[in-house]
Amino acid sequence: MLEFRVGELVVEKGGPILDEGAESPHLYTVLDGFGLRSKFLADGRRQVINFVMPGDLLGLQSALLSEMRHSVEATTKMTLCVFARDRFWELFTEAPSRAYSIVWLAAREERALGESLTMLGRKTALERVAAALQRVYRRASDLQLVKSGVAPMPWRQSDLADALGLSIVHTNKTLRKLRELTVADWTNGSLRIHDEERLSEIADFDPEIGERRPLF
Amino acid sequence: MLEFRVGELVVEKGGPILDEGAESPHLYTVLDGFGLRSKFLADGRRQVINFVMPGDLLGLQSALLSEMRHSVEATTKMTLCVFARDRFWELFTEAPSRAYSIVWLAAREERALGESLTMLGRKTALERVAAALQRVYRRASDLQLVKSGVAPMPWRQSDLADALGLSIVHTNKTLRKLRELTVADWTNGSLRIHDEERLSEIADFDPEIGERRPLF
DNA sequence: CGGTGAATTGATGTCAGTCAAGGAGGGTGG
DNA sequence: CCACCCTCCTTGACTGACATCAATTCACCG
Repeated sequence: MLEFRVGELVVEKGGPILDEGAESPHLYTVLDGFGLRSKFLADGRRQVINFVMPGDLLGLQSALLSEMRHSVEATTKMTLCVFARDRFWELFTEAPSRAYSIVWLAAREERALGESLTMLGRKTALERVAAALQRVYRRASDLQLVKSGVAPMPWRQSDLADALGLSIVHTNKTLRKLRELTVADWTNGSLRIHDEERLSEIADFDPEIGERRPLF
Repeated sequence: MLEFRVGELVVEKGGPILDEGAESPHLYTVLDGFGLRSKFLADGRRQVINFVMPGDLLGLQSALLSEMRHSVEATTKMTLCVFARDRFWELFTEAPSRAYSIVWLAAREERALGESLTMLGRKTALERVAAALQRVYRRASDLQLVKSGVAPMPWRQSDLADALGLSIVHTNKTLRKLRELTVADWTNGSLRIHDEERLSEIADFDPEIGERRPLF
């Protein structure tokens, strides 16, 4: 992969990575840090598409289609591996296994979006919050980021609210409920699951089948 | 592409194409007809992920990941072009431009799902229905399927309801409202847009930028 | 012409949104 | 070092958009 790499980019906490409507000349892979994909309506309403974690691919849309339809920003300081858009095609002709990895990531993303859609369309607030916490925990766990039962979850409550299609107020109250039930506790950027069993029941989330991720 | 093709499949109206949880040995391209991707929760609640139209790729998840996480069924009689999963890899080594097409389709799908997510998370019922009708109309239009101002839209109201995260009843009432406003009329499987301008305003939908789709 | 699934409509109920007001922590500058 | 802001989190009271319930009506079909 190294031969297609243009460089490394460090974005400070809160900084923009890709902008909705823009054509970026770059494609990124997240090496470290956490971010947020989001989309805005004309009147300012925001939808968080998903939470970005290490290993994610950013900018596929702008590499292939005319422009991004969502923005990406850094929630914490992030380190990104940068690839040039205009060399994207070379990947297919010269490094088919890399091209395969990209499709793999795209397929995984598509799956995750389908799950999110189901959360927003058909789950209650409690179920949504539970499923979201479970997903973050699992992903962190897969990335070996869980230390002594605590997963990093550096986003704000309003980010979660916008990801789940709920108001901040109701998200807050729902988080409290999960805390009172001693199921899960997300405070100060740290997520702790107290009752995995119960959380799964509430979340009605797809069982995660350990997908072997191709090295990138 | 022909060399990777295994055959052609015709599925009758209402028939299954791919099942949630199954590992399919096939990957499909839709040649003709309309379908539905959907996902179920344990208690039977259903979420329609999206509407399937000619040109769509089906089964990417099962080709790359361990299994499908949603089902696909035929809404009308469908004709599919079938590819073998176990020859998927050959595409990358022997037909890079085809592999590129697949990523292109995946990127477009990802974009569409992001838009759906925004609809469900942040739009009112009226906005959602308007956006959904607009999207169906546009896609049909791109496929040259609009005849004298009428686009085919063979799904049931309950399918649209499940796609938008609304109840059937409310979807029905909302459709009526759009009809009374003489904005759009979806009856008997036919969609007619009376006031494109107004529909766009209500929908707050992303402007479609004519993406050149690679031939497949 | 009964039977079945879809569309339609009105009445009633509720989950989550909005409004409004505090707290709690973390910078900044006087 | 403390007064000030800011941003985020928290909580209670009220409201409203959409769900649910319950009939019809319609269209198609054997």
